[in-house]
Amino acid sequence: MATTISQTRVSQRRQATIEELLDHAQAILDEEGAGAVTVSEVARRIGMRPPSVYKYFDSLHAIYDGLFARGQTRIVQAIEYAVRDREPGLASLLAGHRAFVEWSTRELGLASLMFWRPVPGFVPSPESMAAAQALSALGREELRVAVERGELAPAADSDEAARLLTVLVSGVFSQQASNQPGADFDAGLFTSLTDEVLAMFVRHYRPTP
Amino acid sequence: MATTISQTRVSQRRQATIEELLDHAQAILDEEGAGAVTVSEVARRIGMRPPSVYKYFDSLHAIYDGLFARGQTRIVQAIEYAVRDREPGLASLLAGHRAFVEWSTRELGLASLMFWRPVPGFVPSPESMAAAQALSALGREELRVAVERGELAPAADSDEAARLLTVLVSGVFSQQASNQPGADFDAGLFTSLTDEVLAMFVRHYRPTP
DNA sequence: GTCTATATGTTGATAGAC
DNA sequence: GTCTATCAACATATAGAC
Repeated sequence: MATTISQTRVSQRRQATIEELLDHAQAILDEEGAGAVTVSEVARRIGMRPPSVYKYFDSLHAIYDGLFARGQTRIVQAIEYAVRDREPGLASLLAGHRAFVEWSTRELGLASLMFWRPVPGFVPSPESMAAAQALSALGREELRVAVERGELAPAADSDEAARLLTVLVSGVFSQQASNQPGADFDAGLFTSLTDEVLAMFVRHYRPTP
Repeated sequence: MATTISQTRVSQRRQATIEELLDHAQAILDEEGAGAVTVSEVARRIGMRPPSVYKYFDSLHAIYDGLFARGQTRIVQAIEYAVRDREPGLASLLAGHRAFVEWSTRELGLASLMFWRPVPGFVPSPESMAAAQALSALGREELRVAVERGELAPAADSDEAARLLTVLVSGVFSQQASNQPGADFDAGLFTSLTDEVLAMFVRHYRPTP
């Protein structure tokens, strides 16, 4: 029994170290881009020797995967928070996608790792991808509800419409990130188009009265 | 005089070698991503020793810049070709932006270098960026003409509308490139939305009769 | 212009002492 | 879990012979 408690403590400590390593990896990602994240640099920042890092991550790719998973978790949280007291359907759909752009603008490093492919050869693990799919399923479900409630035309209850929405929000993110990376959501030349872009989508799928 | 002719021949040969080196660099970019382009690998492929490459490019960054400039030149050519026998205004605007997506989908390597920022520390030179600005000026001008011809509402003659268009096409490109990189334009889950997205834009700026 | 040779630095990853 | 030591590989870049 004492062993179990002790193991729990150890594993909590271990998890905390993992998160701290990811904090440093994310800082590098933000400051110098994905290509600058290396085992050595992460070790340097946390004050370990490189071999020690391998006790926590099997490889450099595992660190990327940890960052990818962290991004997925966080953006889902951001969206859930934004949607928390909205009606299901169109209101949630718009609030959620707006939150998507807001979060991505704030977390440029993680977002670029998730929505671009800046690291040659890095493919997220199936576990990390599962969260990504859950996210898109969420948007898909809100489309269904919005149509059910008569807020959007029937054609909006489709995978195509869902893809169209991701095109819009990732387009805003991409242009903002590559042309004016410093700006925040309200001041950004492209992020400030978010509501207009979403309005375009709504008009495109306006229900016939 | 003989000297001048000889120098011209030499400089032509030199330019040909530069293009050949860029061909190999682009092949690496396409096959393994931007991070895999190195002076050594380019040298290996063309059959030179690495130091010889420095006679043609001052640094690795200069090779990236050459690729960036090549991409700008080629996409402008692709767009001009697509627009060659269209009426100025809306028809050209749509054909041009469609060509933008088609070219980017075909040239994933160059496009990702131009529209994402995959190389830490690499910033295109002012000369290379000039071509990029010329490209956006071209789209801006077509918007002006389209409004002049009454094909779009006056609000479309604005920098905001121009940015909105870039958001749309770069969104299509980004989603296609990161989620289904192999597919070609017609089969792509996202590129096949190009016309629909452009139709959304036209509807958004439909002139009042 | 191309080469050999070299300086100098980096990386990812492993073996094994403590 | 952390370290030292080390590997093998690779990189950018320069000096100088031919």
